[in-house]
Amino acid sequence: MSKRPIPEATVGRLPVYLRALVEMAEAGAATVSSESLAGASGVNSAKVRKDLSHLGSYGTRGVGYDVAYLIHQVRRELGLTQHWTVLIAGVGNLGHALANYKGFTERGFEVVALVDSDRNKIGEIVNGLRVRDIADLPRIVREHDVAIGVICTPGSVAQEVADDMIEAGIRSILNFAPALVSAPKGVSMRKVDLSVELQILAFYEQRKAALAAVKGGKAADMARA
Amino acid sequence: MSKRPIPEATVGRLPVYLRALVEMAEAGAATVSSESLAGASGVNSAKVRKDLSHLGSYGTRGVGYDVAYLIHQVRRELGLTQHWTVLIAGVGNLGHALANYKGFTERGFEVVALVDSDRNKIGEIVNGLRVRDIADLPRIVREHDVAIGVICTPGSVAQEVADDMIEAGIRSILNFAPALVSAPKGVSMRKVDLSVELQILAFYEQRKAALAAVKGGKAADMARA
DNA sequence: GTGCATTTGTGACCGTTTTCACTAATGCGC
DNA sequence: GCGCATTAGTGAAAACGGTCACAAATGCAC
Repeated sequence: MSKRPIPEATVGRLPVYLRALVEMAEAGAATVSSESLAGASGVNSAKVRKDLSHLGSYGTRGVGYDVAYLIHQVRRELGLTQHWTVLIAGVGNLGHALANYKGFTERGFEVVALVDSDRNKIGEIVNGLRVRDIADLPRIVREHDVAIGVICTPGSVAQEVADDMIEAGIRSILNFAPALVSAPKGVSMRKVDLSVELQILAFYEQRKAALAAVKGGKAADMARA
Repeated sequence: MSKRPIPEATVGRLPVYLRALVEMAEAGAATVSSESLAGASGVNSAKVRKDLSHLGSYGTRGVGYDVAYLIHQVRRELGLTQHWTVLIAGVGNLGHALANYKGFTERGFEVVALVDSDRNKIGEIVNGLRVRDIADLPRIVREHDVAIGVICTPGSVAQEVADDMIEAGIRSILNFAPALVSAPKGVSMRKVDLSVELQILAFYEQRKAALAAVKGGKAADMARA
């Protein structure tokens, strides 16, 4: 399976389609057209069809897609038919929030361990898990067969923590720390920076103000996946 | 100012350059080459030069860019020379974390108000701010001249909250709720979905596993801004 | 002042992503 | 079975973004 490569842009949208599809299934819909799936996902229908065509020909012309079947195919493609174990490093405000985040569990991601380097936090119980010493990472990763590491530490130690994770065998890392983290080939790395998003909004907000000052109120807006 | 449009992709990288530049300035660097800024930002130097060229010709051939001056220009371009007021709707785990997040304040974003619809949360003090009733949004927005709204509610009420924000005059929204939120023209909307990132990681992790099973371990990795 | 090493700024090229427009299925009404 | 409305799938075109490679500018050594 997994013959031809699925475009990166498509991969980024599959989770969005999946959520829309699940909601539709819960609402009792049996089939869905590319048009209505597009509407529920905030994209246009041509994109939906192209994206889904990368998974195979799962639609029926004149009818649409079978919701349940498409959910299954998307989940299979994303690898969500298996259980994923997640470890969170850094139990500050954000780490706390993520440890308690219901959205992860709902989608098949189980937070199995929390680590920190702060003696005051080690031992604390968060969402039923005891915070452990980051020094025990190798053992913890082995114990729980951790697949994905999430970095919620301050930026200053993010690279160090990532190195420890990789050393311990983790091959996928999601970085929330505001710092550049590099990883060797074979390790997947993604970054989410909360303040970057605000700065981008500020840019467009400022531009709107500038345009409004010149013209009569030609507002420029933008949205993304 | 702001003549020709700056590409969206460039706007997304400016905050990254900015952070790297600020770190360099703190380390005492007076000038920086596109090569070293690229290294510190995780991109290649050609991209840095193209990106910066959109702001104007602020470099000196043979020398590089003046760090302090470039910081000023990037901040100006992003609109960070002004103070931005932020309101957070939904004081759950994530809302709590964001209200306490130092990274916002450091970059000129001040959280000036917290709102929720839950009677048990209204009145609670978070990071020195009293949580107020979301019904008072119009008054709160006027009082504090709120520029940016952040949605941290459950997905089910995200659209409703966004509508309230827009009604109250907010024109830039950052949505953390796992739901599609649509907004009229003139309102900027960005979305961050924590679980989407994990799902993307799962996809690549699964593909690595599939490839490793077939070949000898040709791992496919990926990274993004 | 000359020559050289450095580094920006940018035009040209290339790959990816999006959009368009059309064809080919399919189901339904009759 | 026929015709029609609907909708997936897809090649072609356009837009966008990234990379390359080089000319132009600069500072420095001497």
